[in-house]
Amino acid sequence: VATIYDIAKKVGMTAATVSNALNGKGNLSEATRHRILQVAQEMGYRPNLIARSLAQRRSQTIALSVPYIANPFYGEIAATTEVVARGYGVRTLIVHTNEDYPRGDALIDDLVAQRVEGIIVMPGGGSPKAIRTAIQAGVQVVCLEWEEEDEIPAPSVGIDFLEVGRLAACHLLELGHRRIGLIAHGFAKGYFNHRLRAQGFSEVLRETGIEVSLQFGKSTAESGKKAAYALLGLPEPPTAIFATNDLMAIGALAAIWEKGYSVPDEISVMGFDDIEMASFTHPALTTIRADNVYLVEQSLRVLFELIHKQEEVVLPPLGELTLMRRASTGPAPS
Amino acid sequence: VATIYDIAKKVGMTAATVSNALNGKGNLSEATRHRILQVAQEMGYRPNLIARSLAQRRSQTIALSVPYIANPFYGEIAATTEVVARGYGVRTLIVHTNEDYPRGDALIDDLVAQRVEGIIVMPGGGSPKAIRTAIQAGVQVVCLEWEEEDEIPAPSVGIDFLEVGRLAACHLLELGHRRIGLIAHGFAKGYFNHRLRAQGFSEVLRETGIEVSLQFGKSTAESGKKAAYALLGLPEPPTAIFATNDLMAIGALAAIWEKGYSVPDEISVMGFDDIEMASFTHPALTTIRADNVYLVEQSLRVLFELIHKQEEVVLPPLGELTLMRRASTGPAPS
DNA sequence: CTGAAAGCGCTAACAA
DNA sequence: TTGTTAGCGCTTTCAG
Repeated sequence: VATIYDIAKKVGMTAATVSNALNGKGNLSEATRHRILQVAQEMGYRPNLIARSLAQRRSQTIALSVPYIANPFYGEIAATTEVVARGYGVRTLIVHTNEDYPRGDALIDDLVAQRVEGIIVMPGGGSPKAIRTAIQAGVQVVCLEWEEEDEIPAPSVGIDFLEVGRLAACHLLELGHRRIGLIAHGFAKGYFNHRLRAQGFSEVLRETGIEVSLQFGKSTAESGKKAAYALLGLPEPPTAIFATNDLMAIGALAAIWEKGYSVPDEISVMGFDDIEMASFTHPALTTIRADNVYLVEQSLRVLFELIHKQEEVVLPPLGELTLMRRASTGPAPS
Repeated sequence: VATIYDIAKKVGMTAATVSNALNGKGNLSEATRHRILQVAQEMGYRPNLIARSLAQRRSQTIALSVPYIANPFYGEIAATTEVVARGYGVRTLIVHTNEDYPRGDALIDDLVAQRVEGIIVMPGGGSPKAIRTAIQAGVQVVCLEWEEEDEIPAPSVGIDFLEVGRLAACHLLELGHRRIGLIAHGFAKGYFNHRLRAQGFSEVLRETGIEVSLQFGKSTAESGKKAAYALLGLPEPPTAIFATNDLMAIGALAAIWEKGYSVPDEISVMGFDDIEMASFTHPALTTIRADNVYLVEQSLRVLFELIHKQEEVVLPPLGELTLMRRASTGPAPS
């Protein structure tokens, strides 16, 4: 835990010089620079990033806030965020509310106290109020995949969630399904976009005169399973189920197998997100994929433009959606 | 972005007093304390944690380093670490090498530069060399679930990986299997404990005169699937497969279905970790569960004892293992 | 009950 | 090519 003073003393020079040497700034003779580097090495010098951040008034750090990091959907996003941010020479703090929505406020607050330079917030990763406070405190924020009844509290990059539902509905309709179930995340704070997924889905079906049976879940496989059980217990159980995320769809698959139905011959199932696991269920899960890499890249681009006070930040177009047609959906049984 | 000076000026007092008021230290009159708090509020004061850390020489932060955060196994561990650490009043930095083992060195280095007070390192989250350097730099480290040929570079809490393999072998033996396949993570740096899982497994079987067919994977479902394909292509394909983690086991399930075999009637499959998904595969995956909450709690306890220079830190006993007997394993076909 | 002073480890002009 | 000086925002004795 040597400081630049320690090494300055040792080489008989001043701290400023050492600092310059260490950072490749100023013009020092190759000789002294070399000497300094070597001594630093010998003394096991480690820069103190805390001191540096204070002096520079830049933490070189951004944060990503999500609801729950053990959810692989967010895990995948966290991983790509970290990589892309590193490309910008910046560290990423990964934080989550642990599904405890109100805690998002404290979380965001703490991030501004830590003086992160920007925050990417996903729905459920912080309340609009907390976000507005953060922005007032001078921290840049961009909302990723948000959707709100009111205005979204910061520049936002995302997808068309209504379209997600519509795509799903059309797919099932094309396959001839008429009795259709829907599993959606309960319309709680921070999950408004699930509502839109459900809405797009229902609307398309209603136009065809189909009334969907709705059950609520909580974005986990467990809850999806429970919801599916409820659907299967109906007097006229659905021949197709759409869950507003893959985890719940996977739970639904489990319920269906347990009840002895076969997928997709008797019941079709589809989800949304295309998490890694979706390719490995039995049968492989039909789902809708958003281009998350694109979304992360764009939100980071926007965030950095904001941070560097670009005159005009242009928000990217909505991310594309792809139907990943796999084996869990098939023609409606006759 | 007001500082304590700004608010000191406003209330006509000195920064020290404001600091005390804000932190509930010293003895101020209730009146001024109240006044200060109020003004702070009005000015939208946010403490600067960077400055505080520098002054206190304590970052109040620890880190958890894992190979890949999008892997739900690590996601679950990260989530519980964060919760438990918060109980100690400390923030957790979640970092991963992104499967790029050599990067672990730079990662750990950066953490010491950030002056985290301690690091929990999981296998693949950092090299022994990097860990030793960190310790020399004064950062406490505890290794979680490690296993090495050489000495583990820091106090360690974990489980008996040989026993994992043995348990799996016994389970399959009891079910009458004799042609048995094994999918193990390639014996690369940072994955030595997979080797032990495999070894425990093979040893038990060898004692019974059974030679296992081994295929290597890379801890992903995709790689597990590929490995299983290889196993199934054997002249005498196995009637049971053990994969050294659940993700690979899930990949194996997918391969087996694709090839048209049925589980468990024709082929049994089991894994290790008991990730959330293991309960939702079809059929539900038999696996072995380590008590990760216990392990995380203990490693954090040890870490904090180290940080606070407890005279004698006692390492906890190895974590318990539980066979989670589910539907993916059954009697060997006759 | 409040203030003065020093310092945490580093950076950033500006001089010399 | 190197040194001086000031300061980042906060904490922490120790006085008053």
